[in-house]
Amino acid sequence: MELSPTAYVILGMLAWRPMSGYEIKALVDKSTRFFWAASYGQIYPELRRLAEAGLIEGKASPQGGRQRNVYRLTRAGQRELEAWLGVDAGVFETRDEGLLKLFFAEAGGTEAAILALDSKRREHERTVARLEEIEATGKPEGFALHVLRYGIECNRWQAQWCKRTMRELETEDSNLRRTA
Amino acid sequence: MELSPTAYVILGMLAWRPMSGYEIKALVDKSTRFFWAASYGQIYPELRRLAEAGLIEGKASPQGGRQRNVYRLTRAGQRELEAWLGVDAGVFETRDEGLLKLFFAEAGGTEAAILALDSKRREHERTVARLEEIEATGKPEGFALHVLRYGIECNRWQAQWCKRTMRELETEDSNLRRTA
DNA sequence: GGTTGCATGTAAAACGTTACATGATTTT
DNA sequence: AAAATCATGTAACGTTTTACATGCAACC
Repeated sequence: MELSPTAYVILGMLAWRPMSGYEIKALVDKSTRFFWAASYGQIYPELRRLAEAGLIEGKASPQGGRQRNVYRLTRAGQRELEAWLGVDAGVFETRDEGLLKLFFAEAGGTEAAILALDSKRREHERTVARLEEIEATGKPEGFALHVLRYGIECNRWQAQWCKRTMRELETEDSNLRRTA
Repeated sequence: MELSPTAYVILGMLAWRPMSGYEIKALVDKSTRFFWAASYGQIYPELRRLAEAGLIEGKASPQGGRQRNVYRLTRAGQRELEAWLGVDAGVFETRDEGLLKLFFAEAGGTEAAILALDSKRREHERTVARLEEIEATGKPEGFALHVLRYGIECNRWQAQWCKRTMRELETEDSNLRRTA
């Protein structure tokens, strides 16, 4: 049947408690988004596929006149999730345009490199701030909390690296100017 | 005209020196691949588009009877690259299935979490080894070397985090067992 | 009465990977 | 003679984003 990691995001969240697609999306945006994003355009069709495969079950649960489908994990879905946990992860990918700019910064001189580093630093600091806000307001627990702290620490590390490397480049650059 | 970051990978490499699509792909695999991957299926069509847009120029340069098209950056391409360096980066994304498994590890208990952490740790250690090999054999320099070192240090940090967190979980777990 | 939030969904486009097809040259 | 490397390209497939369309409910 071969499910995508995005499918396991859904199975994993439904293992916590039954939820609607809308709730799943909201939760994703407050949690997995930083290492596995998902849009409505993925979530709703995937819910349908998973239901067809018998891994989840949907039930219409309107709130007043407002449409609502709540899904829950079936036993087969629970087994599928556990099996996935037992095998090594496949995907690990990064797309970092800031690093790309630094990599090619020769074409714009040291100023371009410093610009790229400063922009990347600010990006990571913004992420740290957002994750800290989630930690403070969302009160996550268990392994999810460990993952959240990873996000905070890793982004902090990256921001620090940018600062450190910026200082290095500035020193190198002023040394060059002095000796030139 | 709105180019994708992948297009700038090509422009950036051609700013170093003229190259064929094949060479670009080989270089990508030894450098940007760790923060911006690109396949032949992207590179060859993109070369054609960039040439049509006048940002690069291709010239047939067969080696014996072996077909070969070498591209070089035009002045317009150089300007385009410099303009891109001047604005803040857009894309920063991570897809980390290992973190996803840790995040949902409740469904498999502490063993599942430790499995995920150990697998992720090994993945980062393999990456460090590959990057160190590139550093030793490829002799990169300038900003590219800074980026390579970033890759090494960041993956090392991530491997360390996995180790540390594994230890934490093991201690917590044995404490629970002891007091239970 | 307007904005925000809850709620579901699709269609088109963009992006990216994989597998395939082809063929020359160089190395073992 | 086989295997690896150089070299170009496409087609099919899968993934992901974006924009759009719709409508109820709650709050201000």
